[in-house]
Amino acid sequence: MLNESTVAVLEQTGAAEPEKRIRDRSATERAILKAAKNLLAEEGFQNFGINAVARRAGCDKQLIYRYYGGLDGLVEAIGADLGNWVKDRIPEDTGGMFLLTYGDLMERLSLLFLEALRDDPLMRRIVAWEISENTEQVRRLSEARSKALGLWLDRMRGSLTPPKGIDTAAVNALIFASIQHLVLSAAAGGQCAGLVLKNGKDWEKAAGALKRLVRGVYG
Amino acid sequence: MLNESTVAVLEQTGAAEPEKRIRDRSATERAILKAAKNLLAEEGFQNFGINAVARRAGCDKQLIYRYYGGLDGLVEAIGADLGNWVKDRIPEDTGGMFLLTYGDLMERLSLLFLEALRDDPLMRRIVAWEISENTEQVRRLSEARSKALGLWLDRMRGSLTPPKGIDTAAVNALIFASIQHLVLSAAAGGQCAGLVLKNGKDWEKAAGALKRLVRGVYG
DNA sequence: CCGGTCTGTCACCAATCGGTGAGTAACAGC
DNA sequence: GCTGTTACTCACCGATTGGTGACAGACCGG
Repeated sequence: MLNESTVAVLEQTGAAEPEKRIRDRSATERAILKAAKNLLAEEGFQNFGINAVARRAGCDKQLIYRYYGGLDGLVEAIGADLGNWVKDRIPEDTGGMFLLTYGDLMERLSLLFLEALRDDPLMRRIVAWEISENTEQVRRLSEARSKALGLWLDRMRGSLTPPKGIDTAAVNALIFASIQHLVLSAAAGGQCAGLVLKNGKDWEKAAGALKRLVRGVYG
Repeated sequence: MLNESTVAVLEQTGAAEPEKRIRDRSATERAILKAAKNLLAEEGFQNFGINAVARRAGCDKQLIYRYYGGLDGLVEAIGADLGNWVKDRIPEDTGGMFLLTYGDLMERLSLLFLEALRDDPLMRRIVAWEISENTEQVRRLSEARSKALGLWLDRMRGSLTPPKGIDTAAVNALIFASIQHLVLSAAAGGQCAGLVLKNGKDWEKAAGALKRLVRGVYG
């Protein structure tokens, strides 16, 4: 599977004939998983298939069937990583701020989520996948993602009490929906509903509007 | 191309052998366009191809090349219809309400847009397509759609002046983004960010949250 | 050393894809 | 009636897809 050592050997000898690969199952498994994630992140779910993954991993597709039980298992393995997404991509601390009110919290979380999503092409593709297809594959991914997100939200909320008289579940769903669609739309076409989103200045305006929206409803 | 008259004939005679089709170019063109729209609405853009459209239209794919210049032209023809979407799917009147403030207006438009999108599977697929791919095809569709939406917004605004000190373009983009993502996510998996969206009651809660969001920022 | 298991490769399958060139049947004008 | 155009069908192309069975070589326990 063309792992680093093999490449090194090839470069040293300059040999064109197929040097034997290293027999290392776990390394191959990791290479396949990595290839799958990169492929999904870069090319999207349109051309995400057994052949494409095997090609990118530099190994035979048979190994994907053997080690992951096919594409479904591979997707599931990707989903398993998703549980750590929040921990990996979103800073834990509050940025030195004191979050006194629920509004403080939601403003902070919204902006964090916006940035994290903007910086993670794989997660963007997965979100786009979720709203485009409804297969078992995608449903599993979606479940893992929303579960992780929910846990994060709960954990960050801590002992802060949500405001009375507001359906925070519905409102928060709308807020996060707006962030996701904004980021996805921008990533796809550089704009969202006519609003250009390309350079940093554009995103500052969007972040400002997001703050206003959150503050408007949560004070 | 199995237009209505042919089907009628087949049903009358019960003949299985290929009764000759009626030679009617414009009817065939319409049948192809209709088939394409239905296919896209029902199956999504995943399996949207020349072969599938021709199969559904009941004619040879060659005709699609001849009459529309291929899939691109066909998609463009679909996009041409999009200009009339607002007019066809969204009621003109204000529902007997008096829209005195910008907040009144945006609340009304948001709810109208939410319902219209919820009722139109084709438009949902197109929106999902927009954020999943970035081909020339999709870009054209996207352009037509956002243009029509912008015109509608302008027209409905009338002489109402937007509030000072608020970046209405950015805020409205976020509001419409939230609506789109909510509806798409619900259509795909029956929920959005953990918020279940299946029966009418669920949607009433969502609409209430949307009102709150709009009123929060626009008063 | 021998036999079996593990890792990886290869060749092949039917099905489908987008695309094209040739052919056929119905019609219109003369 | 004959001719040319229009509407339409069919057969085929190469490429790619997901999927499988057979095989080769490295490794390990005996």
